[in-house]
Amino acid sequence: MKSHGMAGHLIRRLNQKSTQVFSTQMQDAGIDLTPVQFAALDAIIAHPGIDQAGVASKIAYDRATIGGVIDRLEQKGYVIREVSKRDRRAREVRASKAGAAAFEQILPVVTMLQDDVLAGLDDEEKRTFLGLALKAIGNAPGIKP
Amino acid sequence: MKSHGMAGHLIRRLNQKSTQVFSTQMQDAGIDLTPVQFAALDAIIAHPGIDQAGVASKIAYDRATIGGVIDRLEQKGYVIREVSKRDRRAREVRASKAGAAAFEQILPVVTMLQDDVLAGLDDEEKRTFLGLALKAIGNAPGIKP
DNA sequence: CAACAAAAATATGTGTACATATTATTTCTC
DNA sequence: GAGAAATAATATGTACACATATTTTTGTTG
Repeated sequence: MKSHGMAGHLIRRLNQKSTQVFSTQMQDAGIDLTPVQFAALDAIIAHPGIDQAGVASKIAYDRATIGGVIDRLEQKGYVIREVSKRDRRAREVRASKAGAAAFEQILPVVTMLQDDVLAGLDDEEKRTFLGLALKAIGNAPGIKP
Repeated sequence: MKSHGMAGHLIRRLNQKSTQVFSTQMQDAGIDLTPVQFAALDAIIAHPGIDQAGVASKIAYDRATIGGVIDRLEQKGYVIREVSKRDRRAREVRASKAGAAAFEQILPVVTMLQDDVLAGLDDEEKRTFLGLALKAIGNAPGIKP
C-alpha cells in the first residue's frame, strides 16, 4: 500500500469526510442541499444577476458542471434564471425568496459544521491547517474576486 | 461569498488541484490511469487475490463504486478477476503482468508528483500539513490494515 | 435441517467533475 | 460593416461517489 501516506490520498479522504459531515448535518437540519449547491447559492446571493460562467469562476468550478447544479437549484425553487437583456447568450441568476430564506437558515449550520470536518485537531492545529491549505491553493487559478 | 474560507471549500479545492496534477503527469508519462484506479491497483498488488470489498475497505471507498473501477482496470488488461473457490459470492482480483509493470513504471512518477500538489508550501510546511491531515483523518473509519 | 441473518456483487438513480464538441450571440478586426 | 475570433450555454461521454435495492451465496441458529 504505497499510496497510503501520499498527499493525494490524504486529501481525498479529507474531502470524503467533509462531504459526509455536510450531508449528515444538512439532512438533520431538514434541508436538501449538496456542498456544491450551497456554494453556488452563496455566490448567487453575493452577486445577484450573475451569469452561470460567473458562478463557475467564483467558486472554481467547471462551466459544464455548473449548468446542472443551477438546474437543480432552480427545480428546488431556490433560484430564478432569465436571459440577460444585454447579452442574449447569458442567463442571469438570482436567488428566490425561498432560496434566500433557506440560505439564511443553513448558513449557521454550515459555518459550525466546518469545525467537525477537522474534528481530530485542536483549535490551534485547525488554524494552522487552514492557513496552510489556503497557502497551498493560493497561487492556483480559478477564483476571481 | 461566506463559503470562501471554509474548511470544506479549501479541501475541495485542494482535491481538485490534486487530481489535476495527477491527470496531467500521468498523461505526460503516457499511462491512462485515474487516481482512483491507481489506488485500487496499489491495493491489489499489495494483497493479491483480495476481493472487491477488501479493495474498497483498504482505500476507504464505496463498495458500489469499486466494481466499476475494477471493471475499467480489467478492460485495460491490468487486473484479472475470478470467482473465489472458497466463497462463490466473491471475486478474487490479481494484477496481470501488464498491471504490475505499469504500476512499477508510474510509482516513481506518482511519488514525485505528490510534492507538486502542495507546491505553494515549503518543505517544513508540507510535513506539517501532511501530519495534520493524517491526524484529522486518523480516527475516521474506513481503512483496515 | 430449515428459516434467517449477513455478506459480496450487481443494479439503479442522483449528483458531481471535466474534456470536448456544438450552437447562438457578441465583439474584434481588417 | 462583413468575416473571424471569442464567449455563454448546452450537449455528449467517461469516471467517480454514494445511497438504496436486489440477487446469490454463505453462515448461523432454533
